[in-house]
Amino acid sequence: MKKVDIKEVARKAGVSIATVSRAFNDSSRVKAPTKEKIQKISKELNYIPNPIARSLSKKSSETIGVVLPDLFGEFFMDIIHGIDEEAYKHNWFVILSSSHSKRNILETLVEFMGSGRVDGVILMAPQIDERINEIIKKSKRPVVLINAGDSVDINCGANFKINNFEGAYNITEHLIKTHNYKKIGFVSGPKDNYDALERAKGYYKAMHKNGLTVDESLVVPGNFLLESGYAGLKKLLNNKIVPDAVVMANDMMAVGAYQAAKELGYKIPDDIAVVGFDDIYLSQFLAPRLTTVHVPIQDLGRKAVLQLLEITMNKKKNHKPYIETLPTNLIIGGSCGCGR
Amino acid sequence: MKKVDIKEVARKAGVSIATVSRAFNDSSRVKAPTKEKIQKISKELNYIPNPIARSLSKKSSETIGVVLPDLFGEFFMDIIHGIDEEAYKHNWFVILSSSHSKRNILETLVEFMGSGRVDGVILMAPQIDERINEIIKKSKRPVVLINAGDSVDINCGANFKINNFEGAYNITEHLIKTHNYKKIGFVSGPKDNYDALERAKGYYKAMHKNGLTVDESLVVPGNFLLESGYAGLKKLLNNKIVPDAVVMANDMMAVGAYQAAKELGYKIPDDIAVVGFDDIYLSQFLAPRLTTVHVPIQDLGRKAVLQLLEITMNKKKNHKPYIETLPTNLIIGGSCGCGR
DNA sequence: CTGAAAGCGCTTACAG
DNA sequence: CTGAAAGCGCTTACAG
Repeated sequence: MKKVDIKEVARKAGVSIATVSRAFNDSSRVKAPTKEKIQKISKELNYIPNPIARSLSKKSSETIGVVLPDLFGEFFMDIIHGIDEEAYKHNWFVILSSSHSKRNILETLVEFMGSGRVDGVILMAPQIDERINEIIKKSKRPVVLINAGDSVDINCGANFKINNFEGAYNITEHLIKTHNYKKIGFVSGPKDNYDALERAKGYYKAMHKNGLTVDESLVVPGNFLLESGYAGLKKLLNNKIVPDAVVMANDMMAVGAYQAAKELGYKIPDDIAVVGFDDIYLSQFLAPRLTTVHVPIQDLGRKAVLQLLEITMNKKKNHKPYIETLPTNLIIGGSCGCGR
Repeated sequence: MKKVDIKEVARKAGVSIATVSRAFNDSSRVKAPTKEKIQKISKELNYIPNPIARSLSKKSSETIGVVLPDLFGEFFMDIIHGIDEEAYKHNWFVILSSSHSKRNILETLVEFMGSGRVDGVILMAPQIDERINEIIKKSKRPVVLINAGDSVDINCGANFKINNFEGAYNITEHLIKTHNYKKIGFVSGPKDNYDALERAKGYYKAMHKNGLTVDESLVVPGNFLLESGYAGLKKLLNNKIVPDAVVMANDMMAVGAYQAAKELGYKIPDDIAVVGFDDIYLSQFLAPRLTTVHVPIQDLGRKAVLQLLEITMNKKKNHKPYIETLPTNLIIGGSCGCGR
């Protein structure tokens, strides 16, 4: 397959390369018959403008860089899915990069930002630190954040979050108001994780608003992994004050809690109610089905792309970052005691 | 942040841009002190060579295009994970593209192949058709296939598969030899899916090798989705010959089978044994734990990258495609009757 | 509506 | 070991 470039097409069509280029870009300024001839010949020759050359020339690549903290689990799959779908719809490309360490995120960001390789990046960083913030600030390319803390709002193009607070508040209140539990435990997420902190706040707030005091022995640390949920529930069940219900800061830990309950011979929800957060795929297959909080993850990805494209198109600089917090909704299963 | 290019660095370092370029590439030919000076200045100026310009010039982008049939489920997550990890290790980028239709795969392939955007692509296409084959044949860029049928071996750079046949054979034989089941049903995958067909073959072969005839009413069609496993098992349980064990062509369908069994009041494995294929994350949480076939999906992604890089480096053309079939291994749970 | 030419930011023979 | 210059394949003022 001989390489075919714009010159070749121009020659065969008897026009200049400028005209060929225009036929492919700002079509309005090329006479219809000329354009048709160029299109016909391009098809025959199987010509596609070289996107690299075009990028170099236009200084834009129609490519989004996506930087994720990790690449595993359905949470990230859903984000990627949403991003890919929306990007494809608009004919943009997606360059992916995960990271297994902070350093890596930084490197990737620098590489992305400094080059013409991407026109903007979507960054998901539940624990953003100052160095990342610096890079975002210096960058000429827009950055759209997903699930980042408040500290970075100033520098980014947009920040999409999930209303973790509201979700945790609602599910806790459900346990209180609908089921009349009083001793409600909480297994938290990582201390430095923004989502986790918001969820904890929601739990506390719901307790206080409803006149319940939180005995600190009922709050145990977790890290979003299954094992810590397992350990967390065991600890609570051996506590001097044994809770009648437990809010797990995410579903994976709830899965661990199910295992712990089973091992210790506690029935869910009769002996102990358990609820989670995230509505992962697995949660519907637990017996009883887990009561949890659904988060619109794919939407997060889709919205991030749309916002990024808009910023890129408008090229307004220094506009205020757009901030949107997506609502969650309660998924009622049997693990809270409903349908008993 | 003022843009800093190679000229700027060259000027500040008092050398030509050629020397700066060399300092960043084939270092051996630049005198050590010169190189150090250039590195120091680059650091100060925050200079990173523009990868787009470099790509255009070198006609290679150090980027892999990944084309997947879909973007959801842990299967794809694992593939992506493996690819990303290996690519990152070698400082390559990954451009992602899924597709929701055949046309889309074709378009993406054409776009990828024709441009300088990627140096090669990893294509996962369980049902490759002739048009895709044509594109691969014409392409100058290497293509590494994952889980594709045999028909395409000739044109690609490499083809990595999972030994679906062996996996299905082994798990079926396990049911026969260890548990002495005689009436073993099978719920198949999509008719046009290469993996699915191989799994069916493995099932049949194991039956025949062990002197069991397959009553065709014991083989029902499925499509790899949960619902078809649900319907499939129901059908089998209402069959005139009711099986004592069933091989589901994948785990998702096995999950559906669990639901059907529960609904009809059949206990697994006492009333009916059920086994799956894939070893999805969920399978370990089923009660009893699903007996299934583990497939090394991340490895598939990793190996595909390594092979692609090697082909790209060596640039040998017309070498025979490299074909590797990765082994599977049996995961024993309680659903086959083990540990009863 | 169209063309000649400069330019995007690099790499790499070629010459020294 | 280093530089001047051509070239990668496009886009886009500028001029007509």
